[in-house]
Amino acid sequence: MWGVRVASRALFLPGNGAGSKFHWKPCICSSASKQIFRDELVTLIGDPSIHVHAGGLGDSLAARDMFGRMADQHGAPCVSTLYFHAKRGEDAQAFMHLSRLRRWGLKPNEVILSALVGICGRPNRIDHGMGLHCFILKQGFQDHHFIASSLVVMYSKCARVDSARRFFEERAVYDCISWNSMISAYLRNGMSKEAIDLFSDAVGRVSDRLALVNNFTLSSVLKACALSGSIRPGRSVHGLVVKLDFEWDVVLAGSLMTMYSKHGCLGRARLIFEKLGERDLVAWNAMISGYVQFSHDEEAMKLFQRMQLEGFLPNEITLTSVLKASAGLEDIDLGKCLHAYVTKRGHISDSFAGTALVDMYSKCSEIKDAEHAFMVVRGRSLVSFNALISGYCLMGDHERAMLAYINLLKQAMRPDPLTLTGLLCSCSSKALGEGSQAHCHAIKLGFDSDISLGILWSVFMPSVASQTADEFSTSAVIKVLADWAAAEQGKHLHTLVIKMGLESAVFVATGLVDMYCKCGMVEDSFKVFVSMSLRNDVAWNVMITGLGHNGRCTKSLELFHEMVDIGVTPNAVTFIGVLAACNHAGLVDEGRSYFDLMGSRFGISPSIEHYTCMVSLLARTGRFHEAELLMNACSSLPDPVMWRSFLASCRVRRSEERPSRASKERLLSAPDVCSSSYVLLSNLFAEEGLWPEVAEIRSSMRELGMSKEPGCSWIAVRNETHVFTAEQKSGFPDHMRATLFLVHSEMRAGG
DNA sequence: GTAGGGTTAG
Repeated sequence: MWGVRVASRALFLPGNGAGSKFHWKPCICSSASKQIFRDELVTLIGDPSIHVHAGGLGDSLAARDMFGRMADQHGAPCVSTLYFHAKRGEDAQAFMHLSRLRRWGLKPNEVILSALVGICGRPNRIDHGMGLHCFILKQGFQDHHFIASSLVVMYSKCARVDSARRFFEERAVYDCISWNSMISAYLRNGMSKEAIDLFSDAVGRVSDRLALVNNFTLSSVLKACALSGSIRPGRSVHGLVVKLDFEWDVVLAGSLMTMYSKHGCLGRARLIFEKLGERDLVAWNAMISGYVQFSHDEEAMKLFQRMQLEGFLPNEITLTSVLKASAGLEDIDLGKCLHAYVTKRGHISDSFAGTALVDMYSKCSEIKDAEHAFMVVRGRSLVSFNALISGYCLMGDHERAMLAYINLLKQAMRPDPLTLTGLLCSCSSKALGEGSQAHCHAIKLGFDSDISLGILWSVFMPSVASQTADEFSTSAVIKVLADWAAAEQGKHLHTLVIKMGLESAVFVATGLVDMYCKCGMVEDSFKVFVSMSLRNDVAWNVMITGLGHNGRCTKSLELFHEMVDIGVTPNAVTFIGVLAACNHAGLVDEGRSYFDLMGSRFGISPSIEHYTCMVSLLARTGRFHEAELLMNACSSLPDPVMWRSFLASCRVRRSEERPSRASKERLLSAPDVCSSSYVLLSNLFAEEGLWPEVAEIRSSMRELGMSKEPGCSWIAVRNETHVFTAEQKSGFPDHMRATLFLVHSEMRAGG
């Protein structure tokens, strides 16, 4: 065999020493035998430049690996080879080798068996794993510590927690390591409650805790506590850490920090962090991610800087966290810097960092950059796809969201509720923002609602059948139907909601309240609202706003008082609803007092929306001067929506008093004026007979290439969408024309 | 053979 006489306990492998073809590295040899080996080698190879040094354990493994290969080449199977195949995860070769060994009548020992069991920790290898388990039982190796823990880990990695537990229970003795393996088996499969129960049961029973509990145990249990709904178990494990004198352990400090920060106790986590004598990178990462998870993005960035000042090099995990922080801050410049840094450090294809980049760019509305980051990610996960789809959802790009979804299905991935939520949100016209005009446009062209709703259902219904629809994806669908005012489909969905048992989920119920209001079915909406067992502020806001929009202003204001009386604190959105209701009913004095109440009693400073409501209310009731004062008071920047609303209100009023010319001109000085501002102004001038001004406005519109988008409204009845434009006189189906006639005459009669 | 830190929505 290679002409080398191998002394007992010594093995050789070729090294890569410079200048020597035969640089051999002997291993597992004492320094006394070192000289003998050197002499032997020099004689054998005839190279006096050979370096010989005593190797450590790593070298010994490598030497055994080499020895195995040499033996293999000479036709004799070697048990060591099996070990190395297993260690390298070369499972196919390992099992081939195992059968060869058996033909030679050789048996793997405990160490090799445990390594073999280690490579069966994949669902597709479970059969081999169970075969090994049988062999282990036959050989009576089941109580061997290495083997026992490997089997527990193997079953847990194959998602067979029950098998792991059964094996664990059947063993004659408890040992600390396999007990730890069982705890982490539960954790691996998302069963943190079982992990905690197993721990506390045994700790309660065993008198000598130290025999069973080590630092590994505690850090696993702390991880389970981090995921628990209550902080209580975490606190008592912290007590145990102190009692068993493990406070010096940096890993446990990290586990404690994570446990506290996951429960929002960032101060406690920070205390542990600051008291830590020697911090490592994981500790920094834990603290930074704790802040990021609770949106303390600035604090996270401060720590990120401090860690670098203290000489720590951020890794891909650090970068993932700070990218999330930059997304939260919507700080595109910071995000781009971090992008460059991620690239420089070679983490650009990391699935987590890459996905964080996708998310950051989508949140900063840079969808092209998000797409690019997505393309570069290696091993795109479902989360990567979800981040991209959510990005498209933010942009309202339903088509691309759909393409990404199809792509995901092609990769044989299974969409989760989050995928559906993103996809379904992308159908929503609200997601279109300014582009909601595009949505109206699509409706006017007469293609779309059916197509879009068709897509919507074809995505949603399979998830209902497979029971993967949850409250979030369902509320996303409700939101879309609300935006489309699709009444029939909405009612259908309501029955589905009841069948799925989701009617008490607060997001779903609130969505239903909103949907019925938007479809004009305010009674149905109120019924859902009343049936809600749990109402948060959003639910109240939706109902108050919805009542106002449907002309039920008194009821809306009553509800506001009820909300305050039972102790739910109104917020800025509540007051938009309240003021809108006052505006709708022309209740100018009430509006004024609610506007004042908002600041004086609830400490809410009015936003542009509140001002817009008030201005509109004042103008509609002819109090132009007051309205103009308020407009000038509210902000230095002219807001086009507010000015438009003001001037439109002036038109409604048709009073003798006219808005000042300055007000009109100010409208066009606002940033991002749109065609409707021009049209409004031209109408105002026309009513006053100021024809030169009208002509001037029309010509500047032509110069700017603006054309008037007629506003429209629609309602979906019996799967058919009916579109109306302002002042439309014809094109209605007969039954609608009759109803319209009726409504019209009633309105006349009512003045 | 057993530990701690990361990404997606509402």
